[in-house]
Amino acid sequence: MNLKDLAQRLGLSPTTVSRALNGYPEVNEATRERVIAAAKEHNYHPNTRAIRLATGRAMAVGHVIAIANRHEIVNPVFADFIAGAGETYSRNDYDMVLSVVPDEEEAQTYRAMKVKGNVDGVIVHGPRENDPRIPLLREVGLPFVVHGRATGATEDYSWLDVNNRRAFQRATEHLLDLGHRRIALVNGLEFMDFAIRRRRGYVDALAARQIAPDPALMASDEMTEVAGFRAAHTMLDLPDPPTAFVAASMLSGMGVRRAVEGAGLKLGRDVSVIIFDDDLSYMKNGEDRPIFTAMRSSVREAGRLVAEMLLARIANPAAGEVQRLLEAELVEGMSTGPAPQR
Amino acid sequence: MNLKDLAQRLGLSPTTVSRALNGYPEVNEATRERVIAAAKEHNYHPNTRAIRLATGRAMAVGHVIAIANRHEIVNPVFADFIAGAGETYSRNDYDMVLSVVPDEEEAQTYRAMKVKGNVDGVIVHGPRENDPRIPLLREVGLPFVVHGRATGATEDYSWLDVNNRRAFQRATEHLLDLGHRRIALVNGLEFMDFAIRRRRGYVDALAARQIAPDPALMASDEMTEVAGFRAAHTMLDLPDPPTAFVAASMLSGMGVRRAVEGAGLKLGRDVSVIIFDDDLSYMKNGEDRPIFTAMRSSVREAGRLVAEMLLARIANPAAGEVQRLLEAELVEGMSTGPAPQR
DNA sequence: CGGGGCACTCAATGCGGTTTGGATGCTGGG
DNA sequence: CCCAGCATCCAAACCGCATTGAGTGCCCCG
Repeated sequence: MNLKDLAQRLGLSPTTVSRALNGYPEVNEATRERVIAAAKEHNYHPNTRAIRLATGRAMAVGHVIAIANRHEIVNPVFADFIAGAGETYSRNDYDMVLSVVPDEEEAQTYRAMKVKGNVDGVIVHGPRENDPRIPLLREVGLPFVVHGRATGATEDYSWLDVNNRRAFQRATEHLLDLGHRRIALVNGLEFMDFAIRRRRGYVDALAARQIAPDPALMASDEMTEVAGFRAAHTMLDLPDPPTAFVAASMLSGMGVRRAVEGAGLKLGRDVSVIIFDDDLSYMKNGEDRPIFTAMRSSVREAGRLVAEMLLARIANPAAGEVQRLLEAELVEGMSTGPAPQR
Repeated sequence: MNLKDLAQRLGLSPTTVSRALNGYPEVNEATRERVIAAAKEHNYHPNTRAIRLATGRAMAVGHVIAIANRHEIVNPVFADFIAGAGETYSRNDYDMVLSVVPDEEEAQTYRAMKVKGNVDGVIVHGPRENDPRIPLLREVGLPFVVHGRATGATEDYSWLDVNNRRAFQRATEHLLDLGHRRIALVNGLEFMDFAIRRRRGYVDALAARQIAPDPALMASDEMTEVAGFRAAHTMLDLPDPPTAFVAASMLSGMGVRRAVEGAGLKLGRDVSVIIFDDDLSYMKNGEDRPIFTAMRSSVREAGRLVAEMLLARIANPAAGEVQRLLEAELVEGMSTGPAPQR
């Protein structure tokens, strides 16, 4: 059952039927109702492929997941971010198309997307310092919104980010307020923009109390349980070990906890840990009483918002670029306490 | 740059250019090479929307992620599964379109996909007992492959699954061989098909050694850290606590570990734990020496294979349904040891 | 009563490819 | 020398919708 069939059955032209269904004003209300009723009766749905060709819009947005061969890792926050963005797309009748490509093919993928026209815009994930994707997408002419920011990018572009610097500054201050002085940072990989900002927040908070950052207390690695464990394990073996940790994620925090407990120490009493919590649905930080004290910000909510920003850009490309900064919230859990007396 | 432009520039008809690029035999090899060279030079990519309309194929497959409102959870294995499937799609020039919908709208979503024609087939995630999606998709006429199986489904359908029963049977046997007799099961939600099979494997292994399963040692909940902790914590408080656990996932295992260590016990000495490990890229079970002894099977590899099965079905719908059962591999880690002497 | 203007409808064209059904030229065998 | 047959190539139709530009009939006003 296509438009032509339906029009024939109604004794109308395809034009009129199309306009009736799409809410154009130049069609008699009585006719419109008759058309709508017939469409429902015959279960008519316009063919998506035809609409897309005729209108020149893809009604889809792309998410490119670049996989590096060396440390082949799928970001764990990805699933929740996608879920959030997907809600927005569903509400707006957009499709989400996911491309998984080796990272050396990423640029080529964006170019192909533009030329093939299978998406109207893209979301940029995990920006790095001076991220080349931003000038590339501008050049290619594909609307985009960045989840995060890219330090060093000179041009104006749309992004949504969590205030990572502030979050880590507050986390560190919180530990300082509890009397801790040897505070370690278990950071993510520091070519990622968010990790750079987090370190800055941590260093700034220490500096404000006249504490020089100790390189031995600053680790940077994948945000996995194993990496968290390794970093904390090494640091706890130092002659002057830390009494507190700021960890980049739930998983890192779990690794730190394993190292702490493995050393015969008790979390929240001997050693304090505060994490950044993306509030992942499958990795909830406890229920009523959080396991970890944390700086929390829902990545799923971020997904929803970023998608909305992109759809707005696609609908009205002439509008200016938009930026949005979210603040993480401090939640007190069972993993922090006053610094132990020497 | 479209087909017509390119043809004009080459002094050929669009027909010939199209055929040259699509490998049809009725075009001179010299001409074909000339066309291909020109296409590359002008960065010509056929417009996806036009191809889709003309061929009637979507060149895309759908993954529907149903979100239940009560326990609103995005499956953590999802990201890796998608990454695997995405590799297959990229290689075959297919798009992956992801729909995130509230679970009560799932049926409607499949119907809409068929009518709108934006996908050629779908992957079914997380099948349950007597899963209604299987008859639905058959009725709707959308090609599909199930990741997992649905106990109770009578019709013939294509699936790929891990031998969950066997994996849990072997895990339990391994613990029995180590001398354990009080063995607990920390299972996933038992309306999920895989969880049903896992329990069966566990019970079977016990039965083979004349051990009656103790309901107090069988928990069933979300596969999160918190749920794993709660279950293990309760069980370790029993008058006759378990000396070993079989846990459904890496996260569950971490929760169990926290409970074990919280009770002042040592993993691998006082209490043994063996997990099912999906080999997630962001949750590696250690490196050289695994943290947990585990039954391992890569969900990413499963994604690759399931996607291949679906593309094969789409290419040749007349071929019969295909089933494939993968075996999990036992890897010895640091979390198991001989049962402690009473 | 005539005509301007409004409300409504339609035929035709375009989107950018694929595919059908020839047309053309060339070759080789009878 | 003629023609069947093959190798190449092309014009035109088609996929299913949106949209442009043109009617058509009717009402209302002068």
